[in-house]
Amino acid sequence: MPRAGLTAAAVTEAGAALADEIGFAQLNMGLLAERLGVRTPSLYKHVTGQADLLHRIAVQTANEMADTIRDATQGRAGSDALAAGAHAMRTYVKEHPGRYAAGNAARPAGPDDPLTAAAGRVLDSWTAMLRGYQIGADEEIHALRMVRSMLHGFATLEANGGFQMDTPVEDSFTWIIDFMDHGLRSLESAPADE
Amino acid sequence: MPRAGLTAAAVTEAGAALADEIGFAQLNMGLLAERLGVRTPSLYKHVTGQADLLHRIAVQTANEMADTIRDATQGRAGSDALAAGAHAMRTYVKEHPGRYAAGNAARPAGPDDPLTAAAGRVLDSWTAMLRGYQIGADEEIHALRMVRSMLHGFATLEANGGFQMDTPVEDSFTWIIDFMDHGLRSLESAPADE
DNA sequence: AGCGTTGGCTAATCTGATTAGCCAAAAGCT
DNA sequence: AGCTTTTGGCTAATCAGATTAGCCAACGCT
Repeated sequence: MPRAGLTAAAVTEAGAALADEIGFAQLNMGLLAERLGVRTPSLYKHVTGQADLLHRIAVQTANEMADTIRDATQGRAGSDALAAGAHAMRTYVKEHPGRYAAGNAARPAGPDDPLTAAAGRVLDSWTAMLRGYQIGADEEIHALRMVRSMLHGFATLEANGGFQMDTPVEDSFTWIIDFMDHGLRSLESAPADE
Repeated sequence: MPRAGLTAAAVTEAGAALADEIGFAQLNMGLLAERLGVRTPSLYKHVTGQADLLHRIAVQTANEMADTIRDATQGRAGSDALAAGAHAMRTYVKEHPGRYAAGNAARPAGPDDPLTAAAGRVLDSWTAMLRGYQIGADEEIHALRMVRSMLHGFATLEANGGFQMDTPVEDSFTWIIDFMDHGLRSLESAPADE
């Protein structure tokens, strides 16, 4: 009988896809093995265990997210770039809730951890986007953290069913992007002090 | 030998405290039982299982959070109330990371679920805070979702070690509160359209 | 003191992750 | 093609943690 021909990357991608379908919390080695047409212990030839699997999914997710944001903001600046990047991120999370959750559960182990690099790429994407607003160097990091907090918070609340009122979530998201845009633009024209 | 005298509430509180100490992910029935000086199966006389335990922790957490925010904003309005509420929430999460994580993992089961009521109380606290800004009725829900997204996002990113740069997280938080305040106040004076 | 209820205990069961050890398929060599 | 080494899949165990079954003393009440 021929082998299944798995690789760490294939197991990771299948795990991410399965998490998106059934939810991060429901993901387990047995279901993943079944999905890959293989017995559970075989997975251990490619990933060292569940923790490793989640870590790999997290790395892949961070890289996909970074690419998504970069591509969306490519060729745009200021308000346009913010809106495009924000929508791209939200769409990504809505389409890949399982891997996004896995990504949030993982924590980089150190400077050499590929997850550190991948997370850095996401940061770079947002940093590049913010460059379109002329923000003082001392405030740039705050603005970056603000944007990350807002979008991460919105995405997780939405993914967890945190928005119950019947006002369309879509409308709130657009409103929020506008809110951030106005605030960021006012930073350009009127620096806090100088 | 006398009984331990546990109750569902005592088990819940101990579980929340333990989660805060060792981390939500490390919480398990065995450790909790040990902490309570009881054998694992005894816990099942008070909670139906781990899911029930987490759910109860989530309810307690939401209620504590609602109280914390309400108390902090009591007697304040506008910028003051926002700053006080935001800081109170951040402090609460920093002091109770485990139960906050448990709270985020739980999902209300329905309209009668006490978690629904508790979550509603948190919403009410923020809604009351926002009343200090004269925001148009049609925008109030967006502003509420914005504030929730921002604070939830910031708190979870901080709790997960998401802010690496050496700029003090504290400074960014204050900056972000200011950012929200300016934006919210500009809504009062200049409604989007009318 | 007597009686029903309750909360804790031990022993057993179950599920899911992980490890041990075997063996054939794949890959490389001559 | 035949020989050898490496590798990836499998079955059978092992382990950890959650949960259930069933027993019995402690508690609250009369």
